[in-house]
Amino acid sequence: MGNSKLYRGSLHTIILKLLEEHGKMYGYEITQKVKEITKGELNITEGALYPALHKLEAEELLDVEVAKVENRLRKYYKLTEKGSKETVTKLKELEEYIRNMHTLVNAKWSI
Amino acid sequence: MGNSKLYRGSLHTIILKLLEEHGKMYGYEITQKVKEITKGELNITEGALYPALHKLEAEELLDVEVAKVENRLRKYYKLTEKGSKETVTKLKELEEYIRNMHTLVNAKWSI
DNA sequence: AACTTATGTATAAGAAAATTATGTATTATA
DNA sequence: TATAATACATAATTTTCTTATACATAAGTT
Repeated sequence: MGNSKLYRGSLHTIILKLLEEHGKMYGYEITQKVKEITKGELNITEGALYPALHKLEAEELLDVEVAKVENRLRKYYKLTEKGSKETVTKLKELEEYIRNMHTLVNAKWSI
Repeated sequence: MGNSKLYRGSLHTIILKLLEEHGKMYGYEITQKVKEITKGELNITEGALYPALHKLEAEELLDVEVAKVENRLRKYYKLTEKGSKETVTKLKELEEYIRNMHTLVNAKWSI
């Protein structure tokens, strides 16, 4: 993934949240959206992304729908109902993580 | 490490920052301090902690000093000069990570 | 007296989640 | 016509954990 090791463990959260917000997306679109939002600071690699999407699908958190656009294959993913619930859980975990880290490092900054 | 997968990658940051703040600490003390600060939400396991301390020492970010207290062995760690600089870097990376994640998940909460 | 919990360090086996490298294929651009 | 961008995928390797095991002393409990 990105520059720092910190992103390890947060890819599933990122994918789920982006799908919650955008309804349905395909893999490549997700990488571009993340790059755009983070102004190039976070680049999701395919070697991380595709296995993650397949795993989320296997866990029935995502539904997939194959489409052919301009003679190219696209796999659109969207949240299942189970996936929507998991998104809420993952976001709470992220919030808890950030609060704890903020306390641990006794940070002066806020967001 | 902890409950959520998000803590992956942040152990070195935690150790360095705690040492910056407390001058010198030994391994067991670090685990207890983290447990205390996070109210039990994050428990650093020995299997993660000791290899991490050894690695930071090998990278010359930490100095070690062995002491015998009440007939028990303790290894006190403290930051080297290089370690102090790395702490600053790691904290900046953490801040960037948190800002990016906050934007990515379009969070309403703040810290 | 014997056992458990707490204190203190350490390593080995295994799992999870990434990076890096490679592969296939089409379309757009220099 | 070569390269970049689009779009998917997997294999080998590395990093970083968890879980299990190991040793040892001190304090508290039954």
